[in-house]
Amino acid sequence: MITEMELIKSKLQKKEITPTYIRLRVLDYLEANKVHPTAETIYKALVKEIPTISRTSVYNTLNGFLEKGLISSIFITGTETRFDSNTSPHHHFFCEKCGQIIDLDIECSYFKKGYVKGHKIKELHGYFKGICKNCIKKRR
Amino acid sequence: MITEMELIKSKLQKKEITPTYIRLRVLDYLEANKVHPTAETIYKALVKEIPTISRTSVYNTLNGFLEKGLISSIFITGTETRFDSNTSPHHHFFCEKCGQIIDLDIECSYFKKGYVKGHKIKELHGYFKGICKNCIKKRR
DNA sequence: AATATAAATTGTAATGATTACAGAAATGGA
DNA sequence: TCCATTTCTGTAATCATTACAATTTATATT
Ligand SMILES: [Mn+2]
Ligand SMILES: [Mn+2]
Ligand SMILES: [Zn+2]
Ligand SMILES: [Zn+2]
Repeated sequence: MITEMELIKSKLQKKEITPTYIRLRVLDYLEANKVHPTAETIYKALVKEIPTISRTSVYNTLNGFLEKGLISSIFITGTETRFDSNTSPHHHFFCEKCGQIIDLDIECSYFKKGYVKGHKIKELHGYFKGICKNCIKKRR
Repeated sequence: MITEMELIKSKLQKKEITPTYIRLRVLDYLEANKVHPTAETIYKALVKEIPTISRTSVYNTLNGFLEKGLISSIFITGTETRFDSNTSPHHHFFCEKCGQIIDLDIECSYFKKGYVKGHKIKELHGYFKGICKNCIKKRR
């Protein structure tokens, strides 16, 4: 049987990233916490168990992952970048009440075609802002 | 007949914004330059004709306009906010070659319905990244 | 194992867009 | 003209992110 960490390790190796301890832990965090965390959130969580880890390493690691296409990033709140271990193009929903960023499994005909109004599409960046299902329920 | 500036003035008044000279000029700039400029771009352009204008005033003015719903803002390039005098929800195309941000007149069925997967939609934020029509033509 | 070399990590300083804030200037009514 | 209010300016502060040099760790070679 394959352990959790061995799976993470093979994902790094598949993208030709040397699987160092920090890289394993950062990717593991992203896979285990699919809430689109910030670099700071990841740092704060990891520094509890790896007291010597530096913020810079978290940033460097995340940027390395981005370059290799192992993760993706989104900018929604207006202040900080958020990271996502899901690299397949997908939409998000940002709840203005609870601050949650929810993955949306919806499709986009333009993206599927690869072109919009003559422009060649490479990336899709889409999110809706509003009030999430849960917060609607709470408010009545 | 109504002059250009009188039209701008009435747009401010309609949103209950005192039409000061700076506000008139900032809104006029946005209406005349529909290329989604940054605060810095607007400042650099205006300071040529209004040497006493401050960067802070440009920022304050733009933030005031945003609060009143007179303009909208988008975050695409990853570094700076861009401003748009068009407040109706619309998509954008960001060309990775020439850096242009192009308005897209396309529709979104989810936004029209007002809901996605049970979440209430208030705002639409969508852009595609790729190579624009013009840059495709140039490259061959 | 010891050494040399390269890669990874750290800590601090710098960057750059944006905001905070206090003082100066302009505006408008009494 | 005087006073109160709003607007505008200039500078300092903020905060996420990056640059960079120094240190540590890993890898290859003798
Ligand atoms: Mn996601
Ligand atoms: Mn636009
Ligand atoms: Zn919510
Ligand atoms: Zn282009």
